[in-house]
Amino acid sequence: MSTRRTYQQYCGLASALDVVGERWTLLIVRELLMGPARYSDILANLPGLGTNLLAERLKFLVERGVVHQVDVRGTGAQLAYALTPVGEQLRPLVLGLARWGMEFVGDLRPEDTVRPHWGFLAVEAMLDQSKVSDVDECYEFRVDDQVFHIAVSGGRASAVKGAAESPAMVARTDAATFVQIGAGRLTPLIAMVTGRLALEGDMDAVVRCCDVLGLETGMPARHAGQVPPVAAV
Amino acid sequence: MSTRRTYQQYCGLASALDVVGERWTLLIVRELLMGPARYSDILANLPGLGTNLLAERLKFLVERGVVHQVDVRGTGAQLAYALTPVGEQLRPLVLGLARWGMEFVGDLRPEDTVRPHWGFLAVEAMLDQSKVSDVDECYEFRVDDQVFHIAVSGGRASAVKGAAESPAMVARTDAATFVQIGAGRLTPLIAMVTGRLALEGDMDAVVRCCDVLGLETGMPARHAGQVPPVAAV
DNA sequence: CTGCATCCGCCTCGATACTG
DNA sequence: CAGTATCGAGGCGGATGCAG
Repeated sequence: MSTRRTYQQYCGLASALDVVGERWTLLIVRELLMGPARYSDILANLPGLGTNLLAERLKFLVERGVVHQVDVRGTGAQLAYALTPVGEQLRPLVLGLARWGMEFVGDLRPEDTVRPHWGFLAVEAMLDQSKVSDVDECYEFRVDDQVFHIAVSGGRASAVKGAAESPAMVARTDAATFVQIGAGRLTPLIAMVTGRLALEGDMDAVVRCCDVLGLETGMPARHAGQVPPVAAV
Repeated sequence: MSTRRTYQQYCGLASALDVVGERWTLLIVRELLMGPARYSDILANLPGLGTNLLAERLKFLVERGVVHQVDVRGTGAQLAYALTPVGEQLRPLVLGLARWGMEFVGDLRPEDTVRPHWGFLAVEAMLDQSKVSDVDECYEFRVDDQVFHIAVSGGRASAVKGAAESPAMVARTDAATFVQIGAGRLTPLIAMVTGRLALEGDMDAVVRCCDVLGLETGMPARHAGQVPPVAAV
């Protein structure tokens, strides 16, 4: 008899936690926020998660209508899991939790897992629409093998996968450095000086990019101009 | 050796879940969102939570700076737990999760716990600032022994504890009915007809109240007028 | 009586092995 | 590749004890 453990409270929060409150569940949702993912992809990105647990969680989420199975290309083989519209509604909440948790990321320990594609969600979580500049432009990020960019257009900023067309700024770094900067444990300046971050493009664009991400540049930002290729990652 | 279980991921979401992702933790936070609470108060509102668990969770949250101890009146005795500013930042996330979870509240089962003060948070979660009317007024709610109101002023709606001064509408009901209405499992009209909800005040105010809460009235709402005291709870 | 700490049975979790 | 089966370890839930 498999009697699932619930809070048994007649309340929206308790009901929500009965669905996505168990261990690993929201991290599985995070993986699906980047688009459909295969069983083995999820497993590879979540070290420590047992295969039985993932199977059970996915089955449960499908049952509750948060996740559904899709076949990515053609018919038959190549199944993948994706968020339903209900699951997609978790996006602002997961991003908000991620932003809140930035406060608690500590020193990088050797046993910690880091994935470059998390940087995409980190950027999406950090975007502050109230600090968007009136300049329409793109800022491209190359975090290890992942490429994505911020597109500013008409006073709105959005995170987009893939390369930008003609980015006003390109940032190259590794996943660990990226998270450390996002958590405020490292300024872009220090990261550049220590060779972990390389910036190309207009200095003003860099400042505007940091601004929309709520980052301290770590530099006075008085002089405009071109950033010389000081550091290569 | 108590080696706390963590996700060991260098990521904001994983760090957040390492702090508030364990069982019961967010429900404890919910209790503190209503104001400082005593150890025994929390325990009484969370049936099934073991005493050791609550002590451990609180100690951990204090350690991480999410919760702190305060003495409510005078010095010495009568300690209570309250959210720190960091913990307070969880409010929109917890409310968002509560709103998301409304989708999943099912039929009320006899073993389910319901607390009238949860209604206050439910209202706060349901408020839709984009649907605030231009009429400055208050809507009072009496859910079992709990009294609170929505104050609309200058295009902003907020949930406030306590009675309103001269409410444009007063709703009396019990906690279970309140949650059922909030979850869309019951319309205010049906609740009234079955005697579980009593409304007093201007009919137009009732409609505006339902509107700002994103509720279907369940009535055509064409004729304005006074609601007769049809049902008493 | 409140605010915990200790103990114990059980269930979930995490790792490995195995199968279609 | 996508799971299922199994099993040891540990977190959880309930009862009880105890100090202020």
